[in-house]
Amino acid sequence: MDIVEVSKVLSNKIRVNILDWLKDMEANFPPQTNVPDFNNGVCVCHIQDKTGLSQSTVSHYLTMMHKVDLVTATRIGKWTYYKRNEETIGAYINLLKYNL
Amino acid sequence: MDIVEVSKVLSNKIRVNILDWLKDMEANFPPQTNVPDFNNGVCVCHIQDKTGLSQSTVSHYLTMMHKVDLVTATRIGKWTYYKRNEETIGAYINLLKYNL
DNA sequence: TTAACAAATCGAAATATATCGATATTTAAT
DNA sequence: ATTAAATATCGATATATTTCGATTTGTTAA
Repeated sequence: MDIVEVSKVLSNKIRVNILDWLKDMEANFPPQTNVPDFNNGVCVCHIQDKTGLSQSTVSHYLTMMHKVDLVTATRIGKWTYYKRNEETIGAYINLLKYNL
Repeated sequence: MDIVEVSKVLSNKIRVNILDWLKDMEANFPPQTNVPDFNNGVCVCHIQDKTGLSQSTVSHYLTMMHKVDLVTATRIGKWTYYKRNEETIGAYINLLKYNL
């Protein structure tokens, strides 16, 4: 894990917001329709709705968040569900604690 | 303090390096000549030497690090000494812990 | 097997960051 | 006062990021 690469992801308000919204998916997103629960996360379209950005931009954001492993991605049918990867998030904070 | 603004500062390898070098100033910089010790930090010229970047770039980097308070700046005579602001650094890590 | 939908990728334009050399400012020494 | 040194600021160019619409890819349903 690299402080610079993760910081790049975190240096954008919307991406930080997405991480924040994903902390409480039930509260921040409409109920799931194609899967029974939020266990795999939230689909791109719901995240897109909340950001107000274009589909391609949000997909790009989520891809870069996934590349540094801050979120996991699960494809189910036509949908891709994203959720926080608490392990990486915690590891990053720990990295800062000892290396920043 | 703002996650996005601090992350912008941290999304550059040299700036992260500077913070790291300042963790052990005695080990990473030549001995002081115009002040008795490292209590106020390291002067811009020594940091510049270590980065290999231009004076203006390093000054700019240090200014932006100072703007988000990751470092303190102390002018003594012709020199400006920079050092880590552990309070802000700790506060930032704490902020991430509870808000990321 | 086609049509339709969700998501990812591509290509382009706008904006921001990185980086330099030149200039300005501040302070100290002559 | 003048000069010189250290740092800060300015202006410009190169590179990177943001963001979009269009296209492509993967998947399901008709």
